Amino acid sequence: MENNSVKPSPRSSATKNKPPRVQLDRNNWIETAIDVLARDGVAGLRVEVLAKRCGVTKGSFYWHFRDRQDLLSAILARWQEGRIRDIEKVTTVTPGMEQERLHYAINVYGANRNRKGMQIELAIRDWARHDPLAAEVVESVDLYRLECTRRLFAATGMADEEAKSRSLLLYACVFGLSLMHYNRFDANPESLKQRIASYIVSD
Amino acid sequence: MENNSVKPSPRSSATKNKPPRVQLDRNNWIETAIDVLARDGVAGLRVEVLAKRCGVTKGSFYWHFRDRQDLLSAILARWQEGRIRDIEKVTTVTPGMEQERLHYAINVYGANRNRKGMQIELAIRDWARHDPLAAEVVESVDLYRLECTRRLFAATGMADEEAKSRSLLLYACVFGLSLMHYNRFDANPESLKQRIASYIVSD
DNA sequence: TGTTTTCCATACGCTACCGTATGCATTCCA
DNA sequence: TGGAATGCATACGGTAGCGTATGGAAAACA
Repeated sequence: MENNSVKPSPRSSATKNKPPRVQLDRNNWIETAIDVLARDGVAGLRVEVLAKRCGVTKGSFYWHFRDRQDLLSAILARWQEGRIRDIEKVTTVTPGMEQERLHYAINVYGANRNRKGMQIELAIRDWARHDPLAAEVVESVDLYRLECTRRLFAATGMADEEAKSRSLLLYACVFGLSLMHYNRFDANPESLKQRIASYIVSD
Repeated sequence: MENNSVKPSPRSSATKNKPPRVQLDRNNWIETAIDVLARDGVAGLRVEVLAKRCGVTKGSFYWHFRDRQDLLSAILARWQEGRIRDIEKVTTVTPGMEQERLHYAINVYGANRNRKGMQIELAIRDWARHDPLAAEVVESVDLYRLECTRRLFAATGMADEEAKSRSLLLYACVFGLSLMHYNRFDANPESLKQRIASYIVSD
């Protein structure tokens, strides 16, 4: 648009005397890509769109990645690691505090401050409906999470089958709620969510 | 490709002596489009792809529809009507059978024979994450469904707040389960689902 | 039977992408 | 300090998709 052909300074960085020379690496690309994924889904993850958002051209992209699929695979791998580290942290608990921990886990997913995380989650799950690799990653994350919360339920003295079904109920409900538009169903949606959490944890 | 310029017979229809002359109308287009939507999501809903699947060219499409958005709006309208008629049928019940009806509703969504319906549901919900019109339709369907099952819960003698929260729990869980990949979590996933249904209906 | 309407094919211009090739500037390093 | 490696820009060919324009065949109608 307003490109004077004198080529003044690439990736104009507000401040003037600092020649930015930011030098993107794979990490920067992946993080920006996950941002775009959260907002526009995997269909919106276009190489040239991403490049513009990074302030460079796709020449840079193809330096760091073999092709678009290379980026997509990297995104999945990073998400998988992150979710597994996260669920381990959330479900690690001192004995006796299992129910509180379960409530905490439920609230974390539903919290507004975690909105972006849920957007990523939904985008990847939709992605998994068409892509075998994404499906595989989602399945492994699901199994890991289900097992972690199953242990929490079991630690509260629940029979194994009940612990399993409640663990599944927990995640189904958390993801399902984030798919629905129920703000006008009740004057106080938060109170509904708290009730639901109680049904799930069974207290 | 193998198009002899003699223009032998449009929309070759296996049988020879029947000049097909099928004459597509808006309805045919919409139904085919919903098929594609279920399989490939709204991103896969391309005019020329659809035309090929209908055995015509896009010249026909732009006869029946103003543009692509015209088709998309028609799909949403049809889905909305269908879901509202459906939920009314499912939740109409003779007094005293409310719990059975709730179990039936849960099982209908999870049933394998309804797989396509759930694929459409998920595709439209993902669509709604980026499109205001789709979001509006999903919200109205959600509110209608939530109210219908709320009435069922209330008819079993439940307090109003509990009926509301269980109604929300029901749908969240149904949609959430269809998002997850838990077949390898337990040797008998069906049994898990039945347990979960019991938690929801509270019997 | 001639005319109008309906429904579709074909051809076109345009944009958004992907991936490659190549060149240029900066940085690293001997 | 000069040459190699790094990181990116630019230009190019190719595909897919949208929407338009136009023509033509079949059907409906008069």
